[in-house]
Amino acid sequence: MARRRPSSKREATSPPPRLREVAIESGVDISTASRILNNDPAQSARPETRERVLEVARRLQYKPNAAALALRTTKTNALSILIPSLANVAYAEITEGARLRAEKEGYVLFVVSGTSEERLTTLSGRIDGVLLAASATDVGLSPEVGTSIPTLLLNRRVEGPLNSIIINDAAGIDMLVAHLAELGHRHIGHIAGPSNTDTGPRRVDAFKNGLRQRGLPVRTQWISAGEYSEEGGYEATMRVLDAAKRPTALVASTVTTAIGALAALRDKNVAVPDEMSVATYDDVPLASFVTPPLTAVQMPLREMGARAVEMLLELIAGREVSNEVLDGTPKLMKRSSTAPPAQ
Amino acid sequence: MARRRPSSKREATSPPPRLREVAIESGVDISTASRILNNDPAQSARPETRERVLEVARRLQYKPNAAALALRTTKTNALSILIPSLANVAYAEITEGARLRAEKEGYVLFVVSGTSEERLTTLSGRIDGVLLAASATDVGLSPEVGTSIPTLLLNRRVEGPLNSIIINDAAGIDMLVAHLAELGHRHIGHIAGPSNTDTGPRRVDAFKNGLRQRGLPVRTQWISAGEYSEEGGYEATMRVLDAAKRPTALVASTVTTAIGALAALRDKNVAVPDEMSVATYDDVPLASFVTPPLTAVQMPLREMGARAVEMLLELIAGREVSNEVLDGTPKLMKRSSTAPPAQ
DNA sequence: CTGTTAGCGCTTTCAA
DNA sequence: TTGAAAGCGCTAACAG
Repeated sequence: MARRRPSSKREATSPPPRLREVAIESGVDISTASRILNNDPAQSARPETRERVLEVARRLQYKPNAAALALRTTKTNALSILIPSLANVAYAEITEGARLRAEKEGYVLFVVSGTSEERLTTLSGRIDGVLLAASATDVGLSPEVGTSIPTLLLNRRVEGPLNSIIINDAAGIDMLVAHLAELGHRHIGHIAGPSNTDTGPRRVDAFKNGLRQRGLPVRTQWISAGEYSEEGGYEATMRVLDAAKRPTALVASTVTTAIGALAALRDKNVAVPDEMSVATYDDVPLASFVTPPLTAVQMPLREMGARAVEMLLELIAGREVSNEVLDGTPKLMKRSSTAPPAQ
Repeated sequence: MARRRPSSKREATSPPPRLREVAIESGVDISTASRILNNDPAQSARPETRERVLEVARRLQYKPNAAALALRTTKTNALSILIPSLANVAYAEITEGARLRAEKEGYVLFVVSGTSEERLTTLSGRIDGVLLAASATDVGLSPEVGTSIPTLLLNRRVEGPLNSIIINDAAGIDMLVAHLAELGHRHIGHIAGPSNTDTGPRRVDAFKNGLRQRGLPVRTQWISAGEYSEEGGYEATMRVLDAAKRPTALVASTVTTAIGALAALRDKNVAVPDEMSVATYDDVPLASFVTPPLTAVQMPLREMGARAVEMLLELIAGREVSNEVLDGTPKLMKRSSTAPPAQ
């Protein structure tokens, strides 16, 4: 149903209607119009006055001026989420969950990439609160962070007063290890994220625990960290493959690193899953389309986004929140990148 | 260099300093302080007064209140880019280019996903201009779009008064066709984007032209459209493979669809590149890590983002701009997904 | 039930 | 070189 705009020249940007216009046009005072439009519960207006104002506002397409509103009420009805890079698909999911929740509450969600925390200061006055998504932990949060604006750390914990929400990475990683162990693997390696992230070491710990709990050997040579990128995964995997003895299975900390791992295995002529199984944390559509399709755990990313917004809104309302570890159960998607080890 | 915040409770959000505080503290009038802080060229201040004000402002960490500024000046120093989905990596690049340019000009760039144009109205008063990235062309832009706020269409053209910037898709597609033709392919198919996008049909046209110019046959059965997703690419490719006669090479309209194509070829036991070459429009790191690594054209995505911001700024300044087709030369990345056709 | 008034924090004439 | 005053568009006491 291709609707076409008329190709006639659109009239020059005309100034949007002000509340004052609406008031005059309806023959009431501006304050009355304001009350009616805002459904002020404390006051009542005569139905007919009410109708008239509402009608005029609709006809004029009145929209309150955001700047004036913000100045007057010190509320912007906007939130923002700071993420290190838009290229990270996991954040796309988280953000989508957050956006939906925010909109339901009448907020716009602005995503800002590049996460240098200086950006935070430029945000002040434009938004009511900010979700600070994980970035390098060795950068440090300046003490001002969270001072000027309600802030919630996302996917990252830091000692101090800042509240946070993280996902239960351990559950996901453990599910992966369990799956591989069940298949009969006893020699499992881990392609980890960088040690200067919050998630990287957390997943490493979970991985080690998973092994120990099942009486499997923990070999540091089989745990190799790299950037959260294909390249990072590739290099980390290469290092594992150079070990004197190779594991028979790998747990990747991210789909991106898993794809790097697959490339490394291909270059080293190691067949997946015949000679090496690969399972990955996080599931995105891409995971099921690479060759071989990747066994993955699907984490409740959207839920995390949604929950983060809820918590942030609490913070904005001045209420206390406690740090949360989101505990939706991960879902294991078994695909052909994992199989029993070769004899 | 792990800086640690003291774990002491951070003092309760204290109200940020106002201009008035700065003025009082420096013993000048608020208007004087304003002029000095803004470097008002029309006025001169005594160096010592100047110093004093500047020093106090620094010490107090004075930041003008964004809402007040916006109300007073009707400028927000914020731009926004509306994109259909954050999961699209191409937009990550475009956005990065735009962000850098915007910041250089003193603007914040907010990305907003979900592109229903209604969102535009909620943006008014919060930003000075908006980059409207491609979405389905059959949705139609309501006549109000661009009326209340300077707007530039990105990667999409539409008849009417709205300005636009697009990339020279044709050049990229043609480069791909040229490469395949050079390898000796005479039977080339195209995994296209949806027909209700601006880019989809544009690339199809470029593809057909490329074939014709080289005297190669254009077979509609070999041109198959699907969503811009792995799944879409997969299905479209399946349709081509069901044709009575198969091509020997495929041009994919996007890395995502190319990956879907690779999966389809694998499932149909068609070896790449031995039995089928695959080349794709757009290059992202992922392209070189899949198996086999994808031959791709790298388009000047960041440049497009940057240029788009420049144009938008012109629009905001009230100047006219003409529609642009960004013409940075694409770069062909030859990788192992393409090879001469089998005899 | 509705109007008057003050003021959010800032810039910008206009005077001094 | 600086201060006084007005006002951006809106909401929220406070009167009436």
